[in-house]
Amino acid sequence: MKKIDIFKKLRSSGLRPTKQRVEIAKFLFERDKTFHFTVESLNKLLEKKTTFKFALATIYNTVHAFKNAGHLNEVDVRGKKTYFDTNIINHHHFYDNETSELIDIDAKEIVIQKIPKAPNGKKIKNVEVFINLKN
Amino acid sequence: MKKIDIFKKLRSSGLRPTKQRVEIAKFLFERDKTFHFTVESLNKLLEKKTTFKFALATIYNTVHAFKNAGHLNEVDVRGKKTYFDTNIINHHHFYDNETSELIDIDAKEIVIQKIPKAPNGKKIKNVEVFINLKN
DNA sequence: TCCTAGTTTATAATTATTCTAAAGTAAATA
DNA sequence: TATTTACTTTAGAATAATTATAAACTAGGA
Repeated sequence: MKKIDIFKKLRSSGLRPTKQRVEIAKFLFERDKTFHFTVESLNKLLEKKTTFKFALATIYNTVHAFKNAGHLNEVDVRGKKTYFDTNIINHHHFYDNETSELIDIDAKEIVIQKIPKAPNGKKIKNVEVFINLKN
Repeated sequence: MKKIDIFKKLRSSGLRPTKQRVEIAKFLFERDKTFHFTVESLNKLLEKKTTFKFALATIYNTVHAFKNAGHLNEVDVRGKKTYFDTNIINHHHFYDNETSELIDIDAKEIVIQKIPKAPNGKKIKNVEVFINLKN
């Protein structure tokens, strides 16, 4: 993804392409594989990667802005920290409890044959499968 | 579940049946349906239900002791608070984001036809399905 | 009954996250 | 281009959930 596309991506979501947002967006979206992170891990990686300095609050703000714009997914993981995923296409996860690591599973790798009806007055928004791993 | 069984349950898990543990165990396990809670909600319910006074730390300690003994399940839910479930049999959940409510789904209600292999050197511990609900 | 290891308790500490309000900046307007 | 304005960033304070601490308490064995 080129810089020009980053600008487009931000503008089309109503986000001003500030220096901080562009830097973070480049870091998150200019990659081939999907990327899983917490705000803390992203912060550390940004510190290493760029000379630019970001307030922690800015990283929170930016990540949430990207999430609200649909550029990031928040992932259900038990625990204190919130995980995000640059893969916004519907998919599932392995979760390795030993390393606290998430691994994407393509939606087509899991086929569910039978599923219950949503309770009264509710609809199914989405189905997430978590495969917990052990050694 | 009778009081005698509560004592047995605690003793057989190596937990001394203290007043606090017995009270909390009675509250959690003497029910027909499974029960979902957070430490905060449990604390509030105990305040109403019993005249007994519990330190918040005791509720944390006790819930974790019960979890470690296998009498409670911790449930993967996104968000700040940790959810627990008195249903320790393998099963799945509806999660209602509007009300932050969990609803059990019997394991047999969901049939998975195809599932990927665990990554290198890892094994599958368990599979959890989350059905997120909307109105 | 006495002793001891395990438990409870109040409080402090920690951790992740959100809030605040002042200073900075993108971009619309004149 | 200069000015204005609304949006952003920032450092630090505030909040919320949870865990740690260390002193007081208690169950159960000697």
